[in-house]
Amino acid sequence: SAATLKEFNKNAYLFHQGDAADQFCLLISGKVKLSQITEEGQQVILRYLSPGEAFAVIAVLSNIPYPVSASAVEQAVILCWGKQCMVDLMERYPRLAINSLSILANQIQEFQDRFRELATERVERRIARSLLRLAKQTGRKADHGVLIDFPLTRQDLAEMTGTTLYTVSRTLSQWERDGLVSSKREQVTLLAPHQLVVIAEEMAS
Amino acid sequence: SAATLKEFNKNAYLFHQGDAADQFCLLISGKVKLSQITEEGQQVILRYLSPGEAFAVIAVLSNIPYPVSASAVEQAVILCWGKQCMVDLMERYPRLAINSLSILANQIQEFQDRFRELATERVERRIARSLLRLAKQTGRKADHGVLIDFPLTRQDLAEMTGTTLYTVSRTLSQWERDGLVSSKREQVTLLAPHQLVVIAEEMAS
DNA sequence: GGGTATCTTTGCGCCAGCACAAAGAACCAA
DNA sequence: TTGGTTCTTTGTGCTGGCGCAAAGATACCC
Repeated sequence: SAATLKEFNKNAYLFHQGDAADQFCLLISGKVKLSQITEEGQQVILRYLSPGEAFAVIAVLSNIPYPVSASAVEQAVILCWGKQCMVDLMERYPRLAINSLSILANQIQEFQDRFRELATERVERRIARSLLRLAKQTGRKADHGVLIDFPLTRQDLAEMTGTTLYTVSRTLSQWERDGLVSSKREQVTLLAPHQLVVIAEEMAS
Repeated sequence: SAATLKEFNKNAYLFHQGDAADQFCLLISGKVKLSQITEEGQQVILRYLSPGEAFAVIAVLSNIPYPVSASAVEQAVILCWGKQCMVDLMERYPRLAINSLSILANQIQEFQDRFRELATERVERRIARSLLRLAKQTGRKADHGVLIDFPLTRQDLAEMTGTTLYTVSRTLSQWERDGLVSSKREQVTLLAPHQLVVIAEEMAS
């Protein structure tokens, strides 16, 4: 309707943390990464978005700047609505607001879970969980396993799980030796997902 | 309107993680703690609620059980609406849904921030931040400082910051020696909040 | 094709914070 | 007051995972 279509190249930023929030966005195709940067320059990856997911709902409603940065992990197309336009639509069609509520509710829950994981679990488990989550969101059947289908560095995984790229690298190397995963540069394939589930869930912390 | 009033004693549970979510709640007086428990039995404190805050918005809209437990930290009074009732109200008064959206949006932001902190910062900083956050939410002017005005154990602080009660105890002891805080059993007073801010924000990690 | 930038692996030393233990302090109930 | 419970402090030893460094691997660009 009153939306505009935009396209972004790989690695381009859709917006930066701190920018004025005036657009509400829906990802049409491609893949987008939401991240936050600390004052010290450390990056943390909050989530990856797949086509069909809305984002920046957050900032549009409260009158605050975008609290996160969004960048295209691969060529991406998004649909944008102006801020006021969205509010008008919601007043007209309450169902829209209610649905958005349940989306946000799910996101909160996801963050609560990840917060708990980060607070209580060992690195290895967190990495396993992250891989499984990614595979579920964007996994593609490949020969002998599930391929995580976008460029994903060790550094990225570290920033998702609150550890260092060294530790991620070591862990993946070990898992590769054990036949649980197969990994190339910026790419991971899960060969034995159920084994990873065991690591992610086993009682022994 | 169609709401019911309930009262809970100190330490009583309003609901448990996993219970069917059929009530939407507003805290009238007292203090409520939201927590999650891992399969291993470790508890994590997600947040403390002050009077005026709504909760359980989350579960009512998505058809899932409560993802957290809520317990009264001190004598508490809450107001509850049935699930369907709330949805009806929102359809009638979209503004209600939109406002709820912005509340949830803020909560997401808070979780994102805490997630980033937990992922990137040292224990000492996280404890300082938590104390400051609590003081801001529920601080009361006391002689020579700001008193955090509800029973708060070292264990509680540990569960908020993702560390152990031992580390919290040592840290507070040190701060007490330095004159930054004054603490008794289940009680903390910030004597020099600005000093804590320095710890919470200083560049040197 | 060759040079450069980026990503990955691995060795090594080290320390922040954990785990356990044990004693002390504050509160409560009868 | 006494005994029990819960909360707090502090000592000690240990280790998971960090931080650096340096070499190898892969992709990209002119």
